[in-house]
Amino acid sequence: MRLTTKGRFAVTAMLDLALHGDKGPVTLSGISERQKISLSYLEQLFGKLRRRELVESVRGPGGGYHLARDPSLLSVADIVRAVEEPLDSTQCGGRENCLGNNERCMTHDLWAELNTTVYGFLAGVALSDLVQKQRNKTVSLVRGAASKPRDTQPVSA
Amino acid sequence: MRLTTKGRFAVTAMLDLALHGDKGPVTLSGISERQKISLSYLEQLFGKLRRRELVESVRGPGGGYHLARDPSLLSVADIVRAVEEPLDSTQCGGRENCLGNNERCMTHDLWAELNTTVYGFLAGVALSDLVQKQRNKTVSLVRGAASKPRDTQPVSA
DNA sequence: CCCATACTTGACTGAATCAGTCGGAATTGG
DNA sequence: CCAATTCCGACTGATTCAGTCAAGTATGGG
Repeated sequence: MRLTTKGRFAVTAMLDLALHGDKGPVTLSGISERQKISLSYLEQLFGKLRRRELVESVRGPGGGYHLARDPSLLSVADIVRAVEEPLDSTQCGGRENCLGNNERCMTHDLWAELNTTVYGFLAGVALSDLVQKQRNKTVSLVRGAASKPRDTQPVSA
Repeated sequence: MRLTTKGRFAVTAMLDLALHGDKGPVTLSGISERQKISLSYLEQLFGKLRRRELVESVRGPGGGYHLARDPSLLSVADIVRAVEEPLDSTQCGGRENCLGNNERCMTHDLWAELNTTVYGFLAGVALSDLVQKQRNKTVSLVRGAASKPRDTQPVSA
């Protein structure tokens, strides 16, 4: 799973959508202003989000986007996967026999495990968690250096 | 921390180095043949690995590269960080005040936590672990996933 | 001293992705 | 109809990836 600012933008936008979605559809221009993300770029991202059925659109005046499911059923991993390019293993795309022999490129298992680790973390954070955290941000969330992973769901890749 | 095949190549090459380094320096052309990585590309990667002092070079005939430290003190995270571009947070590079206000872009903590998660996993796997796994490749996977981060370098990602 | 071996360095390339733009559609409430 | 809004595709400049090429420099062996 690749990780760039693209996915970050998408999550930020989805969070904005969740925060402001209680009064009908949310326009992209609204998100654009609040989150300082280019409107045209948002259009691109929401095209993907819509095709992956994470959001639904309402056209015409008064239209906009709203979440397709309850935010507790939308994980950050879902969002990132929807917009980000996959980045697989170059050679040996999942199968063994990466080199000429039967070697399966030695580090195969390592990357596979890392992938499930990252995915597990992101899948364990629901959009509703972010909403919650955002709504009561009276206190600084910054705790000590080693932040304690939030207990949302059992990490099961 | 970005993750592409570049880091994968680097780890594979370092593993090859660790596996064949018991009989003097290992040549890049040897690694190139065994691991099917372009020689010129390896030259690039080892330039970085050398500047970050993960490997040492011996010039001239019979020369090549060898590890700069014991493989138990070289984590996968070290290797990946040495060759991969950093990929920071676009706007708000660590500091608050990402948007015009005091908002610090809402998802800030999320990405910070993810980063330490990924880093923790990779820092917990030493090159010697991969060597071990490769030598008797019947043996099982990594022990408790990223439980005990191995202390190679202070975590300052 | 020569020379082949090997590292070292820097410039260069094509492809892909990122981040963003632009123009124009289609849809629909007022 | 009109304005707001989503939709769609093509386009762009910058950056990175993966790899190439062409020079170096160092050095062990003969």
